[in-house]
Amino acid sequence: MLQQQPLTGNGPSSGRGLGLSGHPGMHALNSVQHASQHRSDDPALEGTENGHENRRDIGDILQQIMTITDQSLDEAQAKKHALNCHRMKPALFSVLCEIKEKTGLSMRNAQEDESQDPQLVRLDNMLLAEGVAGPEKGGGAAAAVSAATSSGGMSPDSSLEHSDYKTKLTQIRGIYHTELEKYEQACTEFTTHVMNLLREQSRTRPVTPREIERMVGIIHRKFSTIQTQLKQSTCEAVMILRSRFLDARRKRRNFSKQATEGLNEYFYSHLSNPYPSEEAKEELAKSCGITVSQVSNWFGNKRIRYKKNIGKFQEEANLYAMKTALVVRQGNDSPHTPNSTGSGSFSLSGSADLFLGVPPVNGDQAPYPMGVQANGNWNGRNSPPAGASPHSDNSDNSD
DNA sequence: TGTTATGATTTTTA
DNA sequence: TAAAAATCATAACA
Repeated sequence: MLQQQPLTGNGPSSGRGLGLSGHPGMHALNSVQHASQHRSDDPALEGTENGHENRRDIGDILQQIMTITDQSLDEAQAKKHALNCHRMKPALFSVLCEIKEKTGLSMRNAQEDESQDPQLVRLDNMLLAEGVAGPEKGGGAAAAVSAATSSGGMSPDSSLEHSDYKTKLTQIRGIYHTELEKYEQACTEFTTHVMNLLREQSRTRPVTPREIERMVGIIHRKFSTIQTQLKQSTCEAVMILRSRFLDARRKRRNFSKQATEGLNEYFYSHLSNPYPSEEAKEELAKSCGITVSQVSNWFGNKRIRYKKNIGKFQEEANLYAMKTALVVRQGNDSPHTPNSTGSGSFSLSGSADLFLGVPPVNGDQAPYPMGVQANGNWNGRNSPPAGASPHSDNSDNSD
């Protein structure tokens, strides 16, 4: 993780690298010598008569540095103070700067990846979209609900599931934010600690602000990895919750009695051509409290099932035919609208199809399902016109 | 618990 | 591409 050794002044490895063969420290001795030669005008070096004395001084300093960690804290502090006041300290400091310069080259080569992790961005976006991250306004639940309603079939009792979903999402959100806060606090504390340590060390070794910045970056990246894991887990939890919610939505719920009545009334009153137009479907959907696609599904199912087993539906057809006939008669007798069955607000086309569904008095089965021709098509209908509205009151009335 | 009814989905057809 | 047909999954019921 760290390229540089002396992060902690009290650590066992502190300073030990200096002087080991193969280590830049090997150059240190020469460099100190070199530095001392170049700095002969330095008053601190005045009085050095020859290189032997220099070497003894340098060896002494290095020895002290290497053994500093073997001593007690007080001793170490005292020795640190002594080192700071040592006359050779500026020279050694410049050597350390030189070493740093050399090792810094490799550090510079190691390009720091400042670009944001795409995975983290993805997770952040997901959490934001699900309403876990960002301002609390039930976004996720609202999103799920809107998804549910857009794909059709949001039954009234699904509001119960909705609130359950919302509660669980709030729980996840709570846990997420608590954990995130903990991580952020820990990150801040650790960063502050390390920065203080580096500042302290900067008195005895060269620590540039950029280096501190870099260290802070490293720490943040490490904590960011942990945060990514947290975000990932949260996303998984939300996905599981969401899939459960959506699965619950997929569960088949029978339409309400009113809705089925409304659909049946339309179906049997248009038995010769039970293909509601888009407008009629919308009206039916509105009056029955279901979606247009559900209306389409219902009519698709109804047509095929009616055609397959007309006998089974005769009683039902009879019932609705009589019901609608009654409504129509009432409509003729009174100035009020005939759509007062209470089961829907869509317009009934009249009584044209009403008696198609009424079984023969003697109970004999019709040779083909009523409203359905021998070729399997509906009366007056060879093939459903694509796109265009198949429904027309005129054609119905002509039956 | 088995059967039927029914809403939804998928595949086929014209 | 809408509708037909087949199929699935589950609610409702005996």
